[in-house]
Amino acid sequence: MIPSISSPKIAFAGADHDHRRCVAAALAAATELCARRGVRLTELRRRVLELVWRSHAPQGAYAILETLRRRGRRAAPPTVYRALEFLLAQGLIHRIESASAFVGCTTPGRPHAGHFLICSDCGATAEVDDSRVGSALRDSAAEVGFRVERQTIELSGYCPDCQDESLDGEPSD
Amino acid sequence: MIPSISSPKIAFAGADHDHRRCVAAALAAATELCARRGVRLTELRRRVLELVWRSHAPQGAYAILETLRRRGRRAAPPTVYRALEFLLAQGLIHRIESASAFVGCTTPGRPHAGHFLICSDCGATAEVDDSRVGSALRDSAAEVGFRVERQTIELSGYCPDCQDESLDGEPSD
DNA sequence: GGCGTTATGTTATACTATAACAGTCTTGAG
DNA sequence: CTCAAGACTGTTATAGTATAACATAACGCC
Repeated sequence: MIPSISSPKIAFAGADHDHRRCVAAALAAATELCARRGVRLTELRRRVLELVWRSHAPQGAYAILETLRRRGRRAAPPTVYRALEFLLAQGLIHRIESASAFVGCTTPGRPHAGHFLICSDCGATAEVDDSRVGSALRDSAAEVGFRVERQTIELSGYCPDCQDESLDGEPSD
Repeated sequence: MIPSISSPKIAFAGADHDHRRCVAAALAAATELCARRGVRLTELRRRVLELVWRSHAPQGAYAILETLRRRGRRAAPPTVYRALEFLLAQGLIHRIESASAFVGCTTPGRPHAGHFLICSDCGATAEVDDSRVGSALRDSAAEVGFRVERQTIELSGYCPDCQDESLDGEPSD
């Protein structure tokens, strides 16, 4: 059961992908989901979601705030945090604890408890939902009588792209 | 393979345990470890470690600072953060990302990549090192070509003690 | 004892997040 | 249509977490 190097499951978006598609898909999914749930994806919330999706690297609340302002929107920290709170509640984004930042959810709609692979170099973050991890954790917790409510699983390291680059990466000084 | 309820592995300290023993053991282990490594467990660092171990619930940096000051030590935030940084580097404590707080390491000395069970009620935190979890994560990451450097795994929920109490816990309003 | 290194003190400030209250917009009942 | 209730956003202030930068003190080696 050695994972073959030639079977790269979808996870990291790759340096070349058309990111506008990611954003468009995320916004479409969010629109549809909010309509179905009868909650309001307001202009502000939509713009914040769009800014979270600006890249696959987690975005800080104040970076989002900064951009909103530059684009002419009156905004203060609560403006952003409230929108983020809504998006979190709807499962449209996730908070990356180890970075105090937020990243778009790649599979909104269905309940999931996945984990994150975060590249220390380029910041790209992949959301993975591997049942083995979940069940290993559940078993482990059950054995000591712990009832799990919420999980935070964040692995830092290097994505495929940045492992390649690290060959000629840091020049020795 | 259903884990029996009657086989509680050591994990949570239990409401009744003699906590002074925990602290004494942790300080002794730290002293020994630092001596072996030729690094200095100074008075300040020792006191900060002791305060992290004040309870099995993660302690915030500013709570530690507060206590240091009340006990007559001149201290400012960097005082505490530098000590914490040292203790982290030596593997004597861990940072709980989801709480922005620090907890003593129960098995310092050997390299380990465990995970944490954190009670949302009493705050008690157990450090667990389950090879199934580690290997599940490693496999999962390897399949997408990700090289893991550091892992943050924090499960929030209810410890055995607080599950019992929750029967008469929150009164319905 | 002098000297380089490591540790701590001190001041200021950056970054992250929320409380509290005011004003505005939306929506549905009548 | 109008108005009232609730939802959303604006605004100000402040709490909580963390680090930069520089000064001073302690340690350990020669």
